[in-house]
Amino acid sequence: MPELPEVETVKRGLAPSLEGAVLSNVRLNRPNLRYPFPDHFAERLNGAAVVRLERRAKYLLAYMDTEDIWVTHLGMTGRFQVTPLGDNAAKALDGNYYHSIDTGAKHLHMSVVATALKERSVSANKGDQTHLIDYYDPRRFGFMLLLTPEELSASKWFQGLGVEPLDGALNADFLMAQFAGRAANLKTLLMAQGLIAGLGNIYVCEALYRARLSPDMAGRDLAPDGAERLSAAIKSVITEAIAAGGSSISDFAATSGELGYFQHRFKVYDRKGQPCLTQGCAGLIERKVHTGRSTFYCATCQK
DNA sequence: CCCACGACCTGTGGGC
DNA sequence: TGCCCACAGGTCGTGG
Repeated sequence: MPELPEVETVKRGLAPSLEGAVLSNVRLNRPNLRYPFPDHFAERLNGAAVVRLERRAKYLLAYMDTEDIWVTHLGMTGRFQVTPLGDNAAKALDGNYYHSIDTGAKHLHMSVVATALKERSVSANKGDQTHLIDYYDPRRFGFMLLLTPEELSASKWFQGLGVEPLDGALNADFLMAQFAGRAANLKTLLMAQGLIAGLGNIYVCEALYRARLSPDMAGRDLAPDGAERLSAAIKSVITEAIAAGGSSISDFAATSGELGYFQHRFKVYDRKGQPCLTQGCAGLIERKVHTGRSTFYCATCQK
């Protein structure tokens, strides 16, 4: 399940085939994911071109040359797969092309063909410029929306979003101000998308470990030096995870099918009972639950 | 406003 | 081998 680094990895994987491409052959294999697909979803995307792809928090945004922004949230298990169509490109541009490579795949819910604009003007038959983009999502916690910019900023999904972890607005002062007076623990506060947007269970655990802060500390008890370490830890863990192509646990994969490799650098996540990796620390990693989510931490070096 | 919890889904892995 | 339970990257809505 994708947190910010995985969504960023997906965005980068989709960009070469989607940006500057015209969409066609939108196919829905079921009426809904977490929510119903938007009204007239296929009609509104077919024939439209993707101007640019962006990521906000864990949302993927495709700005179309129409009024629409095609928004995707991957939920826990959403995954895009990009396949060059090669010799099938010509058929793909024919409205009758039954385009999914395996339409019977159990969790393949949506597909679309993307054809590079400049290529289309020269020859529509060049397969390396036409891609099939398939969306899989076993648990269907993901969803897709079509919104105008105004609708997007007013929507319940976007209007309350907090700062991006890598934005300059996230710093020690911000944390001190936002956590002041808060009785909730650091784990819960860092998970709240309305404060910092994009962190999830893995990277919150890893950031708290790097900052040597207990997940149980009340927000109001965070001291300035701790806030400094926490801000730096969030930025470093997210930056490194993006550079590593995200984390592949169970089923996350980039659009090419390649796995991220940040999971090999986890210091605490899913390491219950294993030795703390801090030099000279004899502690063992523990697991406990905060607000329904597993937290992994070292009680010896996280205070 | 703040917070905890259930719900939404399917798959997998561990224990017996 | 099979069964059952716990748990999995998220977040929305509800109720206290």
